[in-house]
Amino acid sequence: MNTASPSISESTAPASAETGSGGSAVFNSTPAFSPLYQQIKVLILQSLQAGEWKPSAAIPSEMDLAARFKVSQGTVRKAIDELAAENLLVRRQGKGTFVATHAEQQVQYRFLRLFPDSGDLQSEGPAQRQIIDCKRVRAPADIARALAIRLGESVLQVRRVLSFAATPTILEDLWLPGAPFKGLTAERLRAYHGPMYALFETEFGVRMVRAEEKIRALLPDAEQCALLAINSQTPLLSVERTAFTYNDAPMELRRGLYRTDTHYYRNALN
Amino acid sequence: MNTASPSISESTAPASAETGSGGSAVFNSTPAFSPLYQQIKVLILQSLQAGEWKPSAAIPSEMDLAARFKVSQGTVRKAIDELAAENLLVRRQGKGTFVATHAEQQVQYRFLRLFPDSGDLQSEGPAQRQIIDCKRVRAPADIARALAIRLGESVLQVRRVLSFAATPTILEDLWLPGAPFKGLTAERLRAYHGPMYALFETEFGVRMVRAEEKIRALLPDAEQCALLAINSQTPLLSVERTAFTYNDAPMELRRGLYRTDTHYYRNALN
DNA sequence: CAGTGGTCTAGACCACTGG
DNA sequence: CAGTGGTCTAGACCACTGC
Repeated sequence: MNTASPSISESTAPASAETGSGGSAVFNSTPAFSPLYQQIKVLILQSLQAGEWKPSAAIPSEMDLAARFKVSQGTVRKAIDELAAENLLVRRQGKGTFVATHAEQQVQYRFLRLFPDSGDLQSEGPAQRQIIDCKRVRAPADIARALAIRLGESVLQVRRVLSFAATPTILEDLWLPGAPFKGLTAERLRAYHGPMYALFETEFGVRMVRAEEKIRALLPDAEQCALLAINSQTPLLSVERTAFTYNDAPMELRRGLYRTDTHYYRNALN
Repeated sequence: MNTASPSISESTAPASAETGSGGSAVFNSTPAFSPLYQQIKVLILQSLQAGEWKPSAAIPSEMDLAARFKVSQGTVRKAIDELAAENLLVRRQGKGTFVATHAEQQVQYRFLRLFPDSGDLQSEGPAQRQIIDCKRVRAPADIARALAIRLGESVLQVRRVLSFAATPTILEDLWLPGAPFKGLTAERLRAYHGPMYALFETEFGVRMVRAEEKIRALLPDAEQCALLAINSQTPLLSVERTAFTYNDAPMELRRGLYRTDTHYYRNALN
């Protein structure tokens, strides 16, 4: 089952490893050349996606993977390097390479860019979470588009408030596709202690890999004022986040309102 | 002038290249181990900082650098890889490796994260720039701290408005340390066509390498309303940026106010 | 001490660019 | 065609972790 295509398949040698070095037969001609390590990267990605290695577990050693894919250690190394750079894997010298996870992370919220003005991250302690609501609804047009599902399909809608130092600071509405998150309830959200994305991993097997945010300034309406205990003249940061799993599949739309009189949104430009 | 220190110095061999591979004598014991490629990286960084290679110019080939530093091509390769990942260098296969620059860049403004709601980047055309003011002042406390200079030192203060599709959208105040930017005037700013950071490179030899932004929402005061032609009930994004040259030296503080009714601030989380 | 990731080398060959 | 970056290999050794 080995075609003339440039792709390699697991437990299939690159057809030639003859005399010395550089003899890999994987090279293909002009159109759509893809280096070996990229193909390895895809294979590892598929194993991750298929759940062959669970979050926080170790993947096989570089030597093992090299043997499995019939390539040199350096080649799998380069593949792993890129996956580590994308925060899908975590390397730990002397121990192994591990599947990244939103739990057991140094920073509690990997995607949250809001920091207290008093640079002291820990002084205000962990966020207090309050689930306001969690219900099933039919996806309106904008939600359906963002989640790449059909209009009217069932989605979960969650509303919650995050407080820092007993001050309501973030009001979030978030939408999740119904199918992958079947069984998610307000009770389970309240019962879980830790980042919501960690719950998604352990309970629903959905790993959020990257996200995009669109940020605006706006004035809150009456309901938002009440939930955040502010007046209508307090401008807020509107943060619309789309979070993606593997394969750039959108799995969450989140609309957050952030108070920025005691906190600020931090961004690094490179 | 070669000490027992682990650092290598230009045109000084690593003391041993004896029999085969791995014989580099650069390895040092327990405290503060620094791999060879990191040391090479620092050397290249110093050459960049010293202006040995100008922005947009090619640096020596990997083979040349390997010979110069007396290491293998793979080692300088890894050093260059990291510098390219940090956007200090740009690799172009078949041509060479070039010093990154803010001019001649695909996106006009590398650090500007504001995009039109109608995803069409080019439909609104290039920004119209209007220099409102450019004057020397004595640094107040907050500016001095941000620029790591002494209180009361001379700084340049610039105010400008950026308009998209004839709509004033961004009001910016920016502060630059007086010494490196001696001779910068409103006239020179108006005369230059292209990103301001490109002018800084060509005219003052100051390359902005990275930046940090603190984002908040606020309501404009009367003066800001007038300059942006908005009313006082239009909430704005407040974007405070500190831009850094090499060595993490801060070289600019910029306070921007962005209209977000027709544009949004985009951020990617990884 | 064995096992893992991390560094370094030397050499071969491929893909791309420009004269 | 020569020169540049890009890929791949094989092998050696170093640094770190945990038993």
